[in-house]
Order: sequence, then structure tokens, then C-alpha cells
Amino acid sequence: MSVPLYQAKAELFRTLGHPVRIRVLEMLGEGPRPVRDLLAELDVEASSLSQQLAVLRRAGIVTATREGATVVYALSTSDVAELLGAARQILTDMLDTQGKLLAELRAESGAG
Amino acid sequence: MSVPLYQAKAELFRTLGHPVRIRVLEMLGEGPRPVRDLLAELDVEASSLSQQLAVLRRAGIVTATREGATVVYALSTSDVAELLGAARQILTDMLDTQGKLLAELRAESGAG
DNA sequence: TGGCAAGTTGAAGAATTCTGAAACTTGCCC
DNA sequence: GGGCAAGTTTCAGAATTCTTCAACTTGCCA
Repeated sequence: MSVPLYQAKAELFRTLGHPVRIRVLEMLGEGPRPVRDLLAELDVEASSLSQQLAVLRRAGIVTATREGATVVYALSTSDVAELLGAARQILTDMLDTQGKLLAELRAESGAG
Repeated sequence: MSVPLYQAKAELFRTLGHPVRIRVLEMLGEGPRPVRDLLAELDVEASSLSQQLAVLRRAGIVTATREGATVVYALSTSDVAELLGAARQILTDMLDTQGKLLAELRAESGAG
């Protein structure tokens, strides 16, 4: 076996662990986009975005296609959307639980 | 808004981005486990494992319960399993694609 | 109470990752 | 060919994260 699956998973998650990269993936989830568009929405420097795109490219999560002067990025697999969805699910779950705990605490201190 | 969702997602993924933490989550996916058991399967030092467990705890992904001398860990939400499943899906997808590309290349060089 | 097993915590140095600045390609239009 | 727009690459310093070692709790049992 070359790379154990759990290590590949860890690397995949690490690759996703950056706000700009997440936003890029979310935008690409709606369809391919030229770098220019990503840049317009992201409020980061071009070189910085390029770095993050390179990270995603190296990981094989996105593909880049040159069309004349512009470069268009796209998801390599649409499964990425599910991953992001699962993450959102977990986060809302956790926020929910926290909210309930807070409410209980408030109720207790009100009653006690 | 306190923390933007995309940033929370990035932090969540970053939290998962470590081989030991992945393996711990996979084991906990089968049910709660005392640290001792995790340690037995993982081939890392106790203090190192403890560090990684602390990362997962701080992120709210797992919970720790003391039972006498032993500490038992469990997933805070079973949604984590889906996240890991989605990751596996992406990886097998990508390996698959790569495999096909390799096969095509071999076919071409064989034919050419 | 002493001692051991089970974990956790703190800290320092090594290794990675981030960020922004500057330089470098490519393609296009004049 | 000259110049500009669109991206990428390289690099150095700052910030994070990892790993290991040592010290510290807790609970249990003799």
C-alpha cells in the first residue's frame, strides 16, 4: 500500500482548511469560474489567491483550463459539494446544541 | 454575525487535518472508547495522543467522560461519520480517475 | 499513606503554512 | 515589436502547528 487511506483523508481535510480555499470551492460548486471572478468576490491579493488555487490544484480537487488570456477553474469532482454540506450540517448541529445548553443554563439560573 | 460560516468550516476541516485525529474519529465512529483502547491501536505516545484528543475536544467534535481512572471519548455528533464518508468518496473518485488516465496513457503508448 | 496506572498539561525547538512584494510568463491588441 | 491585462511563481519573514520530554493530577489498591 502506498499511502494509508487515513493519511490521504487527513491531507484532504488539511487542504480544505483555509477560509479562502473554502470560499473558492463554494463558488466553484455553482459552476466553473475564471480567476477574475473569484478575485472580484474574495478581497485577497491576486498572488495570494493564486497560491491557494495552486494548493487546490496540487491536491487534485480543482482543474484549471486556459482560455485565451483567462484561466477558468472548476471542481474535479462534484462530490466536494457533499463534503461541504456535511461540514455545514455538523456546524449547525453543534451550534444548535450549544444554543440549547445556553437556554437551559438561563432557565436554571432564572428558576434557582 | 460572529464568525462567518466559511471560516468555521475552514477551522473544522483544519481540526480534522491530522492522521491521528482521523483515526481516532474513525474508531469513535464505532462507539465510545477509553483512551487506553485508542492508545493500543495507534502507535503514538500517550502525551501525543492526549494532545490530539485535546484538539478534538476544544473543537467540540468529541466529548470526554471520566469513569473512575479511565477517560472515555465519544463523538459529539454522529454526523462526523458522514463527513469521513464524503472524504472517502472523493478520494476513491480521484484515484479512480487517475487510474483511468493511466490506463489510457498505457493504451496510447501501446497503440502508438 | 505510599505507590502505581491512566491521562493531561506545559514548554521549547523543529517543521509547516501564510502573506505580501517583486519578478516573471502568456496572450492579445495596437 | 511595445505595452498591457491576467495569472503564476519565488522568496523572506511572521504565524501556526507538531513532537517530545518532563512535570503534574486523579483514582485505586495494598
